[in-house]
Amino acid sequence: MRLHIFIPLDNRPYYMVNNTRNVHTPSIRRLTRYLRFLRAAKTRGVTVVSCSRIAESFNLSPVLVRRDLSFAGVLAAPKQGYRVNELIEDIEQSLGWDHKTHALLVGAGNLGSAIVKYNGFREQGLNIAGIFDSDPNLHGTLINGHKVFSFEKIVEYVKGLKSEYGISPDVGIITVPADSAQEVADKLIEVGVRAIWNYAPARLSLPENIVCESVSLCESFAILTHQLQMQDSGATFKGHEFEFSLDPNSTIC
Amino acid sequence: MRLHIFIPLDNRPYYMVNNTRNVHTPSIRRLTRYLRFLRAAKTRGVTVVSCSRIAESFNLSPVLVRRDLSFAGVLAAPKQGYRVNELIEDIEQSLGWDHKTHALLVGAGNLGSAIVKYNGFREQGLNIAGIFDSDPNLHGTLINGHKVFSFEKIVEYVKGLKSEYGISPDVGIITVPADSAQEVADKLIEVGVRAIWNYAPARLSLPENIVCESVSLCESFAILTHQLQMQDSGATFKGHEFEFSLDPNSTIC
DNA sequence: TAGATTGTTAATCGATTAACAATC
DNA sequence: TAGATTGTTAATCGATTAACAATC
Repeated sequence: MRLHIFIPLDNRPYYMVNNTRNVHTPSIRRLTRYLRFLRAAKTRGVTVVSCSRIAESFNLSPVLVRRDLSFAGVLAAPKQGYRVNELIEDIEQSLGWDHKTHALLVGAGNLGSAIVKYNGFREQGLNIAGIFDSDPNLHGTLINGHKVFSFEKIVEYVKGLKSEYGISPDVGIITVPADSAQEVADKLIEVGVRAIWNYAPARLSLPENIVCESVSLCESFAILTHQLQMQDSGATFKGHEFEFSLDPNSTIC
Repeated sequence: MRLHIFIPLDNRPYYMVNNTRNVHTPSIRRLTRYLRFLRAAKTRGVTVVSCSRIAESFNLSPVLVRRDLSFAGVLAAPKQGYRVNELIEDIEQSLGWDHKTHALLVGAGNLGSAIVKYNGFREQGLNIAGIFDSDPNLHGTLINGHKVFSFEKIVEYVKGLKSEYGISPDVGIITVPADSAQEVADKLIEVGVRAIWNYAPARLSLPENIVCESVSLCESFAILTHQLQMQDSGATFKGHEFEFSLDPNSTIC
């Protein structure tokens, strides 16, 4: 069934937000954590769980968990808690983890190898459909059972994938150095991926319709060092009282 | 000079926020990108740059860039743009990248190796002061010139670091599987690190005073697949008009 | 002075929390 | 019914943007 509905955006009812699955990023991040928790609970034989229990184990407010779950499309839950099995399925579905996601990985260095070897991704539906590198020394070597191919042959390889297996990869994973990232991205889009998962510390210019998610380890490192910096500096926070050092040349007083 | 100042938090003046360096996370992430841009500009011989120029290259609003820079403590900039050299130094300082950060890395697999080998981190001040793994086959092997040691010998190793080189590592990097992450974290805290950089998909319980920054590749993957999901689903957004598919069993109408 | 720029306050937008109604 | 729970609206908190003043 397919509907066209016209609603004033500013006064959109709650369930509509649900139905359009307009989930925001912080919610998605948390949903993956709930999923991990729920899968562990399932193996322990737990069949029903309350949002307070989930919230507790992540130091979150129960309301936030409820909201996240409702964003994920978990409606009509019984009033004595959520059923673990259903919840797992609903979250998986809302994340797009209920079906295979075929990906091409370019850059067979340590980072690329780590991604290929990590079983966690496979459990979330990631299928590495091809690995490529420009280094001839790597061509033909195996990573977790997958052969590494020449990056130059990617077009032809993907044609083969489509004709022989009916697979057209949706995701391109970039684990090459920053200076070749754009070039790789362009080629990946050329062979038809709709999304780029970028591990290179580079800003990519991509067509509007291409989804891009970047993992920036440097940004993460910055958050870490900045927090250490905060601890080191005299700046302390006690109620309303500040204690801090001033540069002697400072004009602020 | 060291001051104690008492200010009502709700009505804190702008420059005070500056001085306490209470920078928020999104700002820090962006500052690393500005830094990359500025370093590249510097090598091209650019000496002065306006915030609009920076903003433009990242598709951000110039005001946001100005605010970020002001958070980073860049005050008293001339009115014809920021001086590139000063700006780089100020950002590096505000991120804590103006001095060495000594780290112990536990888990010498592909991910750990990728971190050790990536020169980008070294440029931001990261010094790998020791690599450890529980796998005896790895003991004594070299990663980028660093020897891998037995995890069991970490206490003794760190003692040696302190006595011989006067180095006490502040950061512990965890690149082990999820099920041993907590154990590794406990040991790292025991040997005196003040911050944990966690790459394992596990929630760690840590003392309050320990800084923790987690890199969750699964969360990133979820954001990617969810966005693909959004594209796939019939849900489209045209002005105020929705088009979406309804489950035939749905009670919503 | 005009133009280009920075810096600050106020307004908006987005995400989380508080309060409470509804249900089993 | 009382207790435990979910689901929703309103309020708060945080981050970004708009508007504008100030400066070279």
